[in-house]
Amino acid sequence: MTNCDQCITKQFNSLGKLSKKQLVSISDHKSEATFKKGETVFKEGDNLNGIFCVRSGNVKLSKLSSNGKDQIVRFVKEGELLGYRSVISRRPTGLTVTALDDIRTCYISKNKIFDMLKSNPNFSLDIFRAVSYDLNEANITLTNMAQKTVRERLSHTLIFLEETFGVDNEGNIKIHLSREEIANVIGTATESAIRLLSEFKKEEIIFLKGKHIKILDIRALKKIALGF
Amino acid sequence: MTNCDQCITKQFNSLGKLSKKQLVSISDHKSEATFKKGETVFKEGDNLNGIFCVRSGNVKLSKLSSNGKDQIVRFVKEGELLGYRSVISRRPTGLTVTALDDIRTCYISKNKIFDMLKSNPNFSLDIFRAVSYDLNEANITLTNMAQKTVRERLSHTLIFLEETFGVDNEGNIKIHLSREEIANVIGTATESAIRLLSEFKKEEIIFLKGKHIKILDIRALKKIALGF
DNA sequence: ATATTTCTATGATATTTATCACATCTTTGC
DNA sequence: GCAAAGATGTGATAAATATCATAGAAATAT
Repeated sequence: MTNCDQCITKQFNSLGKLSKKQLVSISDHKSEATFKKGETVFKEGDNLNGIFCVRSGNVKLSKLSSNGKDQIVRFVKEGELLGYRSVISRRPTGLTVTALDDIRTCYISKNKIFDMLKSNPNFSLDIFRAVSYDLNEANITLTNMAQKTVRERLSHTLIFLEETFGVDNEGNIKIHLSREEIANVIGTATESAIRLLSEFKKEEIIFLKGKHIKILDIRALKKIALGF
Repeated sequence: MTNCDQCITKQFNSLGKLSKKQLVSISDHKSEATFKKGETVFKEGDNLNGIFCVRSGNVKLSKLSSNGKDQIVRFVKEGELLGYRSVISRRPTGLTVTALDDIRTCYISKNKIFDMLKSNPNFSLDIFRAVSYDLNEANITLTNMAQKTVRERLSHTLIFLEETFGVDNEGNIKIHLSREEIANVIGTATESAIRLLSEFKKEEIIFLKGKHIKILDIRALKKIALGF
């Protein structure tokens, strides 16, 4: 059984605000779970009894629209927490979490979280900040969705993916999404996403081979994303 | 000077979780401010030193897009708080708040808020729930923006406005937005919003006279909003 | 190894939405 | 009351995007 006190991922989330003693207490009560690529961690509408800490791998958070299409709302990577909004506000989750690769998670029960919230104001404040941060990001994304064209949103998304997940030693963005998933991030038809990616390739703004994407001309992308 | 303890609006926000003693303490330290229709309460990027409680009137929360257009992200009405996200997470606000009619507000300083957060867990939890609620709503709106057509979003918005602000004794929605503001809610060109409203009028789905809007066929609107 | 399914790509076309241009109606200030 | 400014309405057209159809490429199963 791994020990939260020694887990490096805690520095990326609110658990880092806990005392050594509190971390040990959590370690003793947590459980671990792995999910294979494509598996669902939890589903929109679920009532959660604890939060997940992503120890390795990446996940997508999505919402089903009334037209039957998934909208990918955001990504969460290694080191971040999942489900705290739902657990603390005692409401069903609004988002479905799906593994983008094989992932390892730790699961901390509701009771433990409420213990920590009561006894550690720094932890409470940090969790509050996390939700606030998410809200601000959601408002930015909402505005982009409402005001930008699909082409602008695709540019923005490619830049975001590179910044968020980094690049491998060949310069390819270190996350592999299907064309459909890319379409579900920017909110367009899969064919439109494919077509625009092909255009970017033809214009030598990106390199494209299967799911490997490499940004060749970041300045051009940034210009497009801003609407020029 | 008004007294928070006797203010009916507190039942609509987290201040309702405070004790009588705490409310009196807030009353003694708050200030009051009024804003005329169209005036700005605070602006995107401002560092806030306190939160506002809307005592009467309605406001819009908006965000400037890189194309120069405002996106209206949400509305806040009488009885709700403004700026708590920014104050508690000690970050600049992400949204601009503008009065939609002549409004009265109370202003409570940062220090008082932090005192209450420290001493009253019910208040902290309720504030957390408020941000969580906003986040969930933002995710829903984001998904609608990404997945629905302008026509669908307009239908959805009209239903939302009626549910949120109610109707007067003639059945008109009790908020008066310009066509440009309606366009800025749904994220489209002003002309497109005008055109679609005219179509709904012609189809006898709504009654339309200047800024007075009355929903005539709610079933039809709901059908359109869902994409049928 | 091959069959089957899923994913990616692209053309043709329809639909939606934005843009520009201009007319009319309303409000506001004097 | 009237002029000016701003808001609303509508047509014509262009641009963006969705949809449908189909084919080839890649992944997966047996």
